Amino acid sequence: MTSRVPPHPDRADITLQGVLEALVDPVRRSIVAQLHLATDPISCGHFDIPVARSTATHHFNVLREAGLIRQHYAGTSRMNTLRRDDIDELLPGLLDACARDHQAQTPA
Amino acid sequence: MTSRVPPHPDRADITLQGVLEALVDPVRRSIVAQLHLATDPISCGHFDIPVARSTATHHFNVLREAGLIRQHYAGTSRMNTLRRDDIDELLPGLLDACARDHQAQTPA
DNA sequence: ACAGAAGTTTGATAACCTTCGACATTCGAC
DNA sequence: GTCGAATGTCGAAGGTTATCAAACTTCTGT
Repeated sequence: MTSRVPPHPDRADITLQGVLEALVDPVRRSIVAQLHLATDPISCGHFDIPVARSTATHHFNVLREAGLIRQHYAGTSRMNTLRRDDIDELLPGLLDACARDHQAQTPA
Repeated sequence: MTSRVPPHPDRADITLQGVLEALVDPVRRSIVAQLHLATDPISCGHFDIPVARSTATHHFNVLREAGLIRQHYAGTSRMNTLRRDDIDELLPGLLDACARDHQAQTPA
């Protein structure tokens, strides 16, 4: 089966506290920024982040449990997409701010 | 002299990282929400927060150093105002989101 | 000058979070 | 079924932060 589906919170269960806790970490904010700047889903292993794989797993779990990303399996890869609508409803402007900040800190 | 003025960061030195670190704490977010919902400056002692005075001092320092509030003395009281313009420039929608969340969690 | 009000400073403590390496798991291809 | 690639799980180590009580400072009234 290609559908070990990890638990995602409903939109109504996404809290500002959870979102802020998730985004206060630079690594997680970078992940969100990369997703926001991309158009297609990205697998966990294809992000540009400076941490070990086990640490990356932790960060993706935090993002999913906070309601920021949606995850589904494609083979052994775990694909990630942003929950744009849900995030925008909670705090419009957040994704753009993260992306802008990310680009400002990422030398061309 | 009624002007011991604590150091405030310039607008250009306000970072998304610092702002998020400041607002991830529920007590500090509550302070910001109360300021956003008010029209006039509020002294440190007049906020509705569940912590000891020494802890409150710490939280106000964090908020000021992050660039979220401006502080000035009036007698023995330390008055606080929101740096609305600076915050809006960095992350429009943030203050409203904090205030909305605060009101949702504060039973009438 | 004194007393009280409003904050601040100073440790100390406890909780939390990120990070890693090592080992286990799962899926697709062959 | 075996192998390799992509993740997940599991402690342990390290650093950071919130919290408080107690003692100190500063300012306003009287």
